[in-house]
Amino acid sequence: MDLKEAREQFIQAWGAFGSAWGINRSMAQVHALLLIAPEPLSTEDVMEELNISRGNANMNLRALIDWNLVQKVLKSGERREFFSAEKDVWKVATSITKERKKRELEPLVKLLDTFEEIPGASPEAKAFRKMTHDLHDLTTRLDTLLEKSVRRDVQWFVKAATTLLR
Amino acid sequence: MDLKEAREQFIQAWGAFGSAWGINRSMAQVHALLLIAPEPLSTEDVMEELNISRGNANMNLRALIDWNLVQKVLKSGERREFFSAEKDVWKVATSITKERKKRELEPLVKLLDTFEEIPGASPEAKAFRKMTHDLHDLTTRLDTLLEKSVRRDVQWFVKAATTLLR
DNA sequence: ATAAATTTTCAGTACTATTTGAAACTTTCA
DNA sequence: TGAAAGTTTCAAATAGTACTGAAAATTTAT
Repeated sequence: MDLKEAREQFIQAWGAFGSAWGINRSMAQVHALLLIAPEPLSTEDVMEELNISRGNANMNLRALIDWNLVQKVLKSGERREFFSAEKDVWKVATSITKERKKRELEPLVKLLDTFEEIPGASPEAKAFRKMTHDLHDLTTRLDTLLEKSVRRDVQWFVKAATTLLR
Repeated sequence: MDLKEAREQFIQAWGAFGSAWGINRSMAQVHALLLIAPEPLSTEDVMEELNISRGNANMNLRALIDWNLVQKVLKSGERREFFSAEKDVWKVATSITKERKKRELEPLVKLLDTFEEIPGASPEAKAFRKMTHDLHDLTTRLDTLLEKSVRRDVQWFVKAATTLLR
């Protein structure tokens, strides 16, 4: 396999991986392209490499900046903006974890919390309270765990936990 | 908020949560319904409660069985099949982790592995090798971590890790 | 201030994923 | 064995999501 083909495959795979985890394919592909780019790329570069429209490129670059996965880079003498991805994979993991925790986990924990005092003595009510309570407990623990591992740095955490489980 | 409303909200929320993480909405909703059901439900029950077609109900019940999240239950004197969800949330977490690891993480690790020996001395080749290598390392560690925590039981793991990070 | 370069927005279009519903198939029982 | 009850399949329809492209807005340079 040559470099060109490998790059292509990587971009496709990262896109598929992203979309299996609820991240839109183009956003993941733009991210992949920037991850393996030795130098910052312009919007035009992204459009050409991925064959996507200006609107799409722009939207996804902004989204990646929102997620703290990509930064704008100014080149002196250039008017255009260039974009560069964070290359430290542990920082990448931290950013993604942080964002998804905030977007999806926290709202769920909050909702489950409101279910704690649903009244009723029927089997339905009992089963509902038990399940939502247990899920609240699980998601809260997970939330705490992620919060701590994000703070302490994922790299250290994964190493420590892997050791713990040896 | 009364029970009926709360149940409805929970089913919707679990559906939304699932689809944000790449699990189809109906599958997650069927799962939610079974999670809070005090007794096993028939396909008809699921169809009525969620207002979905027979085909859809059948397909998603089978998918949930595939994921080890739901089991068929036979009721004596009944010809129909009934379905019951695993109620232990830690086992639920374990099943989901296992399945997603197998479906998405393992193939990615495998692909990244094939990139290890891409040739070339250009900045592009160097950047590509560096990034795919680092990702291979990260995903392998994650894979190992999940494998171990699945084996050892997620509950114990989360408690231990949370303590470790106190 | 003007105009060129660049970025952003968004209505319409294209694409993908999900769902339906009816036919085919299977199982059970009289 | 026949037929009723129940389950599964899958082509077509629908719904949901993402993308395009051109216009509007913004920025920069003279």
